[in-house]
Amino acid sequence: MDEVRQRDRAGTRRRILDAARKLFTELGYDQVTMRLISAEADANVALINRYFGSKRELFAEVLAMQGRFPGVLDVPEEELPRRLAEYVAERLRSEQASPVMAALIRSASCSEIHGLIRDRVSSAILEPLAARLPGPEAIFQAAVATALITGAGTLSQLYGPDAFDAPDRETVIRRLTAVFEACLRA
Amino acid sequence: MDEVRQRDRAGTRRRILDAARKLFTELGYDQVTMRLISAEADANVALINRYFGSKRELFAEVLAMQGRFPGVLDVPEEELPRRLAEYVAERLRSEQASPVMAALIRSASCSEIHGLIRDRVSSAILEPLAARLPGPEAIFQAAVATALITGAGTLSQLYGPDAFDAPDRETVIRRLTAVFEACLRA
DNA sequence: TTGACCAGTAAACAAGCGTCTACTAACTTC
DNA sequence: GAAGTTAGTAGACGCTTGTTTACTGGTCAA
Repeated sequence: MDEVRQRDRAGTRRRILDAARKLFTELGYDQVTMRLISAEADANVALINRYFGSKRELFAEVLAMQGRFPGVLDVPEEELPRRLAEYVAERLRSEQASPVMAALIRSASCSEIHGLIRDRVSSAILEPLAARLPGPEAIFQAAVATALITGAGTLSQLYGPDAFDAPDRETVIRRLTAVFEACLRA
Repeated sequence: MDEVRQRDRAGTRRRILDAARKLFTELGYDQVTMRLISAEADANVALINRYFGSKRELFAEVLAMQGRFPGVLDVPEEELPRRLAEYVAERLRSEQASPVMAALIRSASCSEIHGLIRDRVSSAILEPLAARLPGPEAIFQAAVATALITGAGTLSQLYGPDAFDAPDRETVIRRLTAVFEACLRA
């Protein structure tokens, strides 16, 4: 009993970061407590502030380590609507499809990190998507698509997986593709 | 000094309810504290629990007093997409277009009221909208439209009014109408 | 006028939060 | 092997939260 713990600065830091990423993704910023993170990471609470400064800075680092809307936008232009549709369909089907956006959606109500969230949404989705669209309404079109994506996340969280007695997957994707085409069409 | 307050049970109750509705709408469930409500209502904190039981029950009563997606769905079927588009356009333009959904969107992350929110979204938007659509995919189509509506609310809250250098209002509504048509089309 | 009732009040309650300080003990360096 | 550095720990700090208790004092029927 009373095992002596190894001293491993880098490892402990990473455990904390991983635990924070997992919990923020599942629960959102203000539902996650420092003690919850420390328990999940099996590390002392004080170490979180020692290594990351504050809860807010830890959250910022979690955001920074996320890829930017991973891979979804990296397809030829004509496949973009279907690619987005597949992404949203996946988010509607499984409760926890993509950790990238989940933390953002569930944390938007907390004014403490309002700026962090906004910057992240801009740089991860809104701007790269708008950059791929021609014409002066690109930003607005990208915003509509982003609204659909985040809204799907919200509904998915609210109702759980497979809540809408969805038809087969291909029908779902076909419908969503049509909607995204309407968003992105010049 | 030390004005003696009138005894007015019904009036005080209504002041609290109005203050709660305003604050929940602006800030969301967990950003609103009992003391904030009591200050806004100019009533003692203890009276809130006396009249409503708990914060949660007060929130439930605020939800119950809201009309169900006021008037938006009460148009002929062919005007429905444009009507929804106008609604979303209004939400994107002014930060606080509709108080009905705002509280819901900003409160979805709080598990304490998860059930309340879900029931409210179902009865206020999802089900009445689905009821107006034909075919076996009505629920799913309504869900996509709902996702767009709530997502627009989230983005509006995140970026503030007029954030997307939107074209003129008519163009915005035309684009959104096309998207909703893609959602609702058989 | 008196006494029951009850709207309104102030203060405290326990629990939870993020953060910080004082300390222990394991490594490293000379 | 002694000294210094530092990872890890335990616990308290100050604050905020929703909720509750004990009390004050108007109101109104008898």
